Amino acid sequence: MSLEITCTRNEADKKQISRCKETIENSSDSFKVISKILALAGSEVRLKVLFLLNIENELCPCDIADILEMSVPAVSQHIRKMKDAGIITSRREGQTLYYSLVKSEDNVLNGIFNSISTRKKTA
Amino acid sequence: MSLEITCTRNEADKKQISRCKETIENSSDSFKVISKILALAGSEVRLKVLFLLNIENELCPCDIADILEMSVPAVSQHIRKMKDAGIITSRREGQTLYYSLVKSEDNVLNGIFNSISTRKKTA
DNA sequence: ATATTATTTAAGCAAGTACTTAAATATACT
DNA sequence: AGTATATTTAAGTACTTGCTTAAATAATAT
Repeated sequence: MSLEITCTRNEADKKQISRCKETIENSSDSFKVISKILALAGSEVRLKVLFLLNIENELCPCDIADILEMSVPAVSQHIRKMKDAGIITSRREGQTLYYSLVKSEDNVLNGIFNSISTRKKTA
Repeated sequence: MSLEITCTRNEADKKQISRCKETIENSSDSFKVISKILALAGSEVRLKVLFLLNIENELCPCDIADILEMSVPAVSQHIRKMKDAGIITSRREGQTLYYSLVKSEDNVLNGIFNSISTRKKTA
């Protein structure tokens, strides 16, 4: 892959391109962090889990498995990804692990939950 | 996979589970639509493209390739996915195709763009 | 100790993703 | 028509994902 300028049309605005490169560079960390969260929320199963945790406050894997009608290991593996990414946490009570959302200021997820609820009304 | 109740602990709240099932069922379409958009935005490359289109209004594939320092076919294939999903459109001007965001009321993406910009300031 | 329940972990596999390179379209220029 | 540029499409391939089933932990109950 060559890293040269591929576009040779005269309208190509060199200034625009370097301005854009800089913009991207400046928020480089945000793109990494946020695309990671979005990739997690971009699975229908995980989006439902996150949405449910937001409403119900906390849920255990086997409740989630019942609600979403899927196997417990499948749920557990989705949960692990979200826990590894730091967007959910757990609390143990006996044999049961209760998972809940990690609240954060910079919360992309809240906007998403909102879109889901809002869409329902207008549909 | 059995679709029975997997959780047998007495604390399991059957009402909570059926309430949750209903909630999910009611927004079933939203989960499909929104998880699709999030999956698209959940790629670092595509998130950058969307963010740039939001700022610059429109860009052509070869400008994007220059900005993100990647090959034109790679960019084109990302663009196709987003176009197929209906979140971006194109306008032709001679040999050049200009892509731009499809503006929508129920815009999940705006919240995301906001998070990216906001994070930068606090970082 | 042994058995039961809740959960995680691991191995295996089918399907999906994201590049690469090469070839196909489409428009413009001469 | 013939060449150059912008873009897409297609084929190939390495990597990732999301399930399944079976086995491993962990806590509780007998």
